[in-house]
Amino acid sequence: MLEEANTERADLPSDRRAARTQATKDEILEAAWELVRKHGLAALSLRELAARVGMRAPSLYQYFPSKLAIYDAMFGQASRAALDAMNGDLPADRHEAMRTLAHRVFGFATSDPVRAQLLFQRTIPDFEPSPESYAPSVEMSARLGDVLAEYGFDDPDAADLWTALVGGLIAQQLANDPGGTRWARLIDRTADMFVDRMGPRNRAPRKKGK
Amino acid sequence: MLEEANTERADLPSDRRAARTQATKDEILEAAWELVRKHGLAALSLRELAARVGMRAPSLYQYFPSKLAIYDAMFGQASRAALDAMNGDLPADRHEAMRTLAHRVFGFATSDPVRAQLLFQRTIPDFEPSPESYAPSVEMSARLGDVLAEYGFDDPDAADLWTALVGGLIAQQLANDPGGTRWARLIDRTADMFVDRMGPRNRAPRKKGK
DNA sequence: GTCTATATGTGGATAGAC
DNA sequence: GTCTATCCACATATAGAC
Repeated sequence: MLEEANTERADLPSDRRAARTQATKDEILEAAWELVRKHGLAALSLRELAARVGMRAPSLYQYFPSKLAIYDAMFGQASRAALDAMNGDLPADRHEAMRTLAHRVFGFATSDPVRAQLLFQRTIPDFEPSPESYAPSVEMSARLGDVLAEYGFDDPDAADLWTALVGGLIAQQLANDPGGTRWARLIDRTADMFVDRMGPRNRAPRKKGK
Repeated sequence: MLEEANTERADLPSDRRAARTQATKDEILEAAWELVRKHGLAALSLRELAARVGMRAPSLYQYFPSKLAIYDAMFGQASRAALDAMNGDLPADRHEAMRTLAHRVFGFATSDPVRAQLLFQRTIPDFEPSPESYAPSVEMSARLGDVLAEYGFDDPDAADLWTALVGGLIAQQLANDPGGTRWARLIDRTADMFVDRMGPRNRAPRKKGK
């Protein structure tokens, strides 16, 4: 009964090994981000990735079971970063709050286009994020719902309209003026437009006729 | 490739050959659309494409110099189709006109997701549309500017805001509810919101404070 | 335990036979 | 104009060296 179980105290070799394995995985992911930023999201090559961390391609399979698993881990990192970027206190004023929120999401997305592409577009064949990697995105949706409710946006379509507005600004900025400010300048006006249309006082004002 | 300008007389063998070549190119492109609709835009395989038109892969190079050239020809077809979809008379009423325009673009984009992906997202590594294939898209932008001016939207940001709004609705619909109507239902409200905010009477009404 | 060597299958692309 | 044969890069899987 005195055999040393491998799953006990800290400082056991197995724990150190796990930590080292995790460190290597992080190093691989960091190199993967550099490569996709350089060559594009779909152009990730395992050979080139392995070379960048001083390995041969097959050795990567000791850390990730497939190329799609690497994309999934990257998705998880991006998803968590998006959630972090969205968090933080918001001004009490409704207009200022939604402006601030829009700027946070816009800034996060445009600061790293390939990360945004991985998160918000489904462009890699056969890739679908695992539930674990997707969880922060789900929490983001819930967070948005909380914020909208807190500021009095009780229209059930408010969240969908908001994501369309902010996502539209981001997509146009990335596609047609990467690195510029052509759509960034429209953030405040768009947020105000949303608040004025969907806010508690001015619910659903439509055109006069009809 | 618009090499149909052989500048000779009609009915010459070279013309008949050119016509037949063009017919084969069209057949290849039609098969390519079927494949990308089936397997995804990035998963187009020349071998499978050739088999679908009764050839071997190398024979495709008699009609297109590369795989990217096939994507480019597809982009040209999609671009022309988008321009056609946008055309047509519009109601005199400003609200109705912008609603109609939004529905046309939205319907075009959501009716064929891979076509929209090829047109509006830059997802294929190293692919950039040629000036010839891109020309209809340029004309579309000009057309939008004409329409906005005609209906009195003289704010220089009106076109950029409009593309962001409509593009945002389309992107969300395709990404999060393909085949559904979750964002389609928001088109009229979004168009009205745009008109009320950017129209001649109500230019740039911002929040009261500040 | 960690990596390399090797093998398989698929991809785009080219050369040359017919 | 289409084919066969081939090349090179790729992801992937397995066996075995250390």
